Amino acid sequence: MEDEEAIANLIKFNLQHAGYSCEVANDGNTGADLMAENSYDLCLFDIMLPGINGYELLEYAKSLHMPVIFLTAKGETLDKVKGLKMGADDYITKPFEIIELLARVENVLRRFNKVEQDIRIGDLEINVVARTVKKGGRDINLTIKEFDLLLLFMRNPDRALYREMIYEQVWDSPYMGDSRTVDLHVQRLRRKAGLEQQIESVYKVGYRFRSSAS
Amino acid sequence: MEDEEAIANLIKFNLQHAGYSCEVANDGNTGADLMAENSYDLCLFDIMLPGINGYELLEYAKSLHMPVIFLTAKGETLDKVKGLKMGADDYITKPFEIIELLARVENVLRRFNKVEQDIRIGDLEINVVARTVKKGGRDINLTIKEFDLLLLFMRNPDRALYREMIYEQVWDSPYMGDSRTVDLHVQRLRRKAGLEQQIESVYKVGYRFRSSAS
DNA sequence: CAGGTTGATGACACAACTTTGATGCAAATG
DNA sequence: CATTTGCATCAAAGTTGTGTCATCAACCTG
Repeated sequence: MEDEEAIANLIKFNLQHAGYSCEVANDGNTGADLMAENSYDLCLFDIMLPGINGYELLEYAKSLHMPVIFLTAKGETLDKVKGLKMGADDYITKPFEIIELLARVENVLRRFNKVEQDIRIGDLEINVVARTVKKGGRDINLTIKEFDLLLLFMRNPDRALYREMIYEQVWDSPYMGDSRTVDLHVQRLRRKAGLEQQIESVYKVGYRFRSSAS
Repeated sequence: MEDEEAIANLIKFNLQHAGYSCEVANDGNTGADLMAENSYDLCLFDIMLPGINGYELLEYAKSLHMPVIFLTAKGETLDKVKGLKMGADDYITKPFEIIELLARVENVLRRFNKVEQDIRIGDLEINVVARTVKKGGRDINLTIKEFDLLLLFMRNPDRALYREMIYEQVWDSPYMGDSRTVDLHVQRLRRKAGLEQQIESVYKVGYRFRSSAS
């Protein structure tokens, strides 16, 4: 949640590329609504915000037990002190480098045990930061799309995932009706990773990743 | 050790997040006690201090061979001169930016050889202070950029590093879309250091340094 | 309930496109 | 002046989505 929309989108872009999923609110009220409806692993606030101000949001987030990083303009020492006193878990001074943002995000997530470096399901292991996949110890080389797709499946095992949802998550753009794209990639993923059994198709819905043999 | 408690905590917070461990004393006596009981890599003093004043603390710290950075209000030139004459290793003028503080802390620590010196991964060894690289005992001569790049890789083994991030970190300026610069340097590094296997390219993402053979 | 109909998914080849590797060269650096 | 650095260019390799046809699942109908 950011006053400058462009910066917010830049942040979103980078967080997504680092493997996080992420939503943006452009004012405090929307932000509060999102927090009420979702359970986030981490919130990023700009202190200077239209509508509800950053401090109030911070308090709200803390009441929901969500870790918070806030953004502050250069030099505003008082803001930093106030924010930290109110329970923020870190802050970032604008302008910042992407790498710093990612490092701090990761740091806070680690402190709160919300890091998923690896996910393992059966003999399948996916490493989010290294972007590697192993099956039974053997490396499997996936393309970006295949990797993102597998990550989505492994984060949502034993759930029927709608094509629409898959497309929007992996391609990060709205699903335009018919397209064989998702199917094709599922197919390639199945073959490359030997998941013909584990990734089941759900007729007229999409696909389901089974965590154990059926 | 700081007169303003809030600022002291801010400093503590930032030092801890930069990976240092750190304790705060809110007056000179407590400070002296802490020094007597512990062996610190570095002390930060405010010159204006309740109880024992900053100069006395400085003298004490020097007698214990601890490096010292002191904090001084803006414009107090005499303080600075006096502090430096008494053996302080650096000073910072309030108000200051955290990043400046961190830079100076790191600088002083480096001068006193209290920073990470080597990183070894497999038969590859990089010495941060000497800026030398050895592979299997043999010296390898790298240019500045190549060295910084390798350092980045060795500090982040088994991680997919995005081009953007690499560029920002090594060139210390924002990444402007397409540019083959990173690729070119990776290429040269691979060749010079024989890292064709260890530095993998991650298509559409960047590069990954593997700590062990796959 | 058999058999046909319809729409959805699997398989695969292909072509457009993007990304990376390699190399020579010119500009910057010191 | 020697070295380092980055750009331009081309070649090579990897990727992605479309199109086509085969196959399959559900549903309808008699």
